[in-house]
Amino acid sequence: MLADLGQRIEPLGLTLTEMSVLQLVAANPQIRQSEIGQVLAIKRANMAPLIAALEARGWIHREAIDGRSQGLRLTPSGETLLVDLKVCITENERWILRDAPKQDPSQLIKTLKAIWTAKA
Amino acid sequence: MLADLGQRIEPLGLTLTEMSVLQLVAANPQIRQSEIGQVLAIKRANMAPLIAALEARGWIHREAIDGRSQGLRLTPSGETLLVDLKVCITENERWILRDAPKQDPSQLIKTLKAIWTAKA
DNA sequence: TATTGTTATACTCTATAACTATA
DNA sequence: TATAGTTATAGAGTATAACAATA
Repeated sequence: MLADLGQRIEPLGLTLTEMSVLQLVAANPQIRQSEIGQVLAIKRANMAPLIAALEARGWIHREAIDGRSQGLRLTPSGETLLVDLKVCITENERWILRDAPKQDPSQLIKTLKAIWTAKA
Repeated sequence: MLADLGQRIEPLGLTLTEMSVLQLVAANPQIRQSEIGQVLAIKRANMAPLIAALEARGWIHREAIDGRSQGLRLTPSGETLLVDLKVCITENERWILRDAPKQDPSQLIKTLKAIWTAKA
């Protein structure tokens, strides 16, 4: 499933990890790098170049929270990208469900979300 | 889900990739490295050290098919390992289903298998 | 000429440790 | 003293290319 999604977002110029970061920033404006790292299980040391790359491409920008923390937000360009991203995700879900037993196509997503929520 | 399974099989001394290879060898005695690589999307060049490591630990052995091909089989030690492996997999499935909606715990596995079969 | 397996090696991803600056 | 972020770097995992031996 993730391999398919990875291929779909490749033309947008980002990886699955970067996609997750952007979604997290979109859903949590002013989030800090360290918080993203905790949620996505990415080490602080690896967040630095990751965020720098997203900033260099103009998708996010930083605002100082205090002297040592910086809050992240999507730029307008980042918001636009997120729309395209959601199209890819929707197509990916359709592709997944295409071969699921007919009875209730959305049951799978509901079940997976329930499991994910319980574990996280 | 895979992260949990990875932790469960770690005490057995193998990785998820090695687990997949062993299962494939168990289900297809006399299989060739190149065939495993095709199924699991592992490059030939990376199969060499992978198989060598499994052989060094006494879990598989090679039999010449012809001058350039070698068929793989589990050793008795490998068969024993596979039993322990299946216990881990069963525990992993139980762990996954524990937080699935009650209605039909096995529906998820059936659905995922149907999807997997259709894609592969 | 195509295939099986191997080696060498580069690239990416992730992990650890040490550092600066700030709370 | 603890935390946010950075840098340097080592270790996996995975990629390409070139090779030998055989079909």
